Amino acid sequence: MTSPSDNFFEKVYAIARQIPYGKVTSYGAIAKALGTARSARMVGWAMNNCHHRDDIPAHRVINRKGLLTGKHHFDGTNLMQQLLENEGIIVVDNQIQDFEKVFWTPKMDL
DNA sequence: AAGGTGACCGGCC
DNA sequence: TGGCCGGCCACCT
Repeated sequence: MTSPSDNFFEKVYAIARQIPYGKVTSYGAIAKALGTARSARMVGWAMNNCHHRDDIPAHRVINRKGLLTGKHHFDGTNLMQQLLENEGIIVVDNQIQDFEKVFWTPKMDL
């Protein structure tokens, strides 16, 4: 549990948890916040593991294009979209509307 | 130990 | 933003 890799995951979770209501961010943004911009894919992997936690609003984490790429990994097929719309975010065809408006830049507030 | 995979990103057309 | 390609890096079998 105290492995270096787990620490990486913890960092991702820490930021994901800090995503404000009604806002979204991209994997790359989180990766950059962690200082590992090139490992953006690992952020996705961390999210995959986040399924064993219910404190991580993974539905607020999307790719840079504003597409709900990870919706496929959620329970249902449109669960992710439902959650986002529930927060006031408009989603059409797995695509975030007003992406720039709802975009939130993660910060290292640790 | 080696290879394959992936919820990505950036650049180019 | 649309699509394609290459790179990157940790995780899994």
